[in-house]
Amino acid sequence: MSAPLTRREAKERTRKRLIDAARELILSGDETRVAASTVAKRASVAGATFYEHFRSRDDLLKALADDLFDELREKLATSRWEALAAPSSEEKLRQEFQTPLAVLAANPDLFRLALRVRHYPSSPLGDSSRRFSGNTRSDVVEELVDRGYPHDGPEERRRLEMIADVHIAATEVLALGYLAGRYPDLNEVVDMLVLVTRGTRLAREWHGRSALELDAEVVQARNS
Amino acid sequence: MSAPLTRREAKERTRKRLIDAARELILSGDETRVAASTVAKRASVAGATFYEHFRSRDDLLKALADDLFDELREKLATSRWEALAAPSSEEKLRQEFQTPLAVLAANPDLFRLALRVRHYPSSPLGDSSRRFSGNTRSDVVEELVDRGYPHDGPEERRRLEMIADVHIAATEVLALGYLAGRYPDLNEVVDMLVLVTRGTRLAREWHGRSALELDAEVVQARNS
DNA sequence: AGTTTCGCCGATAGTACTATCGGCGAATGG
DNA sequence: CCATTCGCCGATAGTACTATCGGCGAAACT
Repeated sequence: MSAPLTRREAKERTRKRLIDAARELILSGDETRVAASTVAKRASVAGATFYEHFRSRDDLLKALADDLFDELREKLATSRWEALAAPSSEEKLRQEFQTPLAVLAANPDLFRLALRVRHYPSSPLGDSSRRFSGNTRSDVVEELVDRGYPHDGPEERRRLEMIADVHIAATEVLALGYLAGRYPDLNEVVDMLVLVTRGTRLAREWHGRSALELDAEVVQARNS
Repeated sequence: MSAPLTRREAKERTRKRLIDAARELILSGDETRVAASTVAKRASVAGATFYEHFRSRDDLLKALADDLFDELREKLATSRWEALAAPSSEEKLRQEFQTPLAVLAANPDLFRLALRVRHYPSSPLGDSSRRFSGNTRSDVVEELVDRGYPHDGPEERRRLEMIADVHIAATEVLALGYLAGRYPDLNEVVDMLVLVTRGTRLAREWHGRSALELDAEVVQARNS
């Protein structure tokens, strides 16, 4: 039946069991449910064995968080790749929202974990989560640069970060609404996100002028 | 010195002490630091006394959460009132973002508490927090209706909710960036939020047409 | 084969917290 | 003035969890 296991194999197998158990627990509830003893029980090993693999409870949580958020970031990163394949530049823009939305909608537990933990300074997952957020922002800023947004100097750089933050926040909040059943049509959600870019895109011509001036210009253009 | 206290006075005084202690604890750390014993110690009463005033730890947390979020909502609600006083319609719009931003920036602990707790289903604060979020969305939808956004039928109503969600999320994420020191100029933040409305405002003319069509129209108008 | 290593485990000391109980003493009410 | 109420408290039972220790038995080494 079971081939004789080498020590290395056996140990890695047990470690994986523990991590898998912890993953299930953290995704189905919150971190407070992930106790060393609970994880061990769910992995069908003795409580003491837990500490053969992890120095402490927090040690496991950190390792787990890195795993989970790397996974999510990787999935989200495919959006750029997929968007490049789109025919028109309009479709490309839509795709750049559609894929992240689909990823979040397909991994609600992981998505919610990220949201939950983001603002908990004391959580062992907090660091990992905030690193993830920062990376996501950088990724989106890169997207914007590729789309031709100006990015010279700290001022323009900062504005790009603001735009990225807004795009991410809008995507997340609408994804959440979708998951809650409030916005059942993902196409409509994408439409809305595209509209948001129509606003933030005006920042491209921000050179020293205030938003009010810009706005007046645009309104005039539309009325003409 | 101290006048003789009636029983009622004494009891209310102690209760207030407990709530104040809990408030300090929850705002300076996270809920996990708010234990019945810790609160009692900080309020300088015996552990047993805690249970003379609250049935359980969760009982206190719920009462506290209602207090805190009601307080925050009330502060945010003043924004509409203040915005009405603005001279031009442009200034009015800016004010409608400026005041909430100022409120969030002035109450970072309370703001962060709301963010933290929002996605914790198991937290006793969760319910109260989500009620708060829902109310805030309703408030903003009302604002949009006042500003002339169409609101007949469930479709338009839903779109208003989406816009409100986006405006709130954008405000929150930029306020967070301000608190983190990333966006030190609140005026610039308001400018960006106004730009966002330039995008979402296009949804006013959504009547059955796709965002893509609308967009093409606007781009043409701007280029002409 | 004999010896060492090591992955696992049962038991348990230690910690932190919740919630209750019986009682003390001062305010309350006749 | 006496009996009662009640706000407060010290002590403590009960619960849940972390982390460690000594030891067992099978793999690894020689």
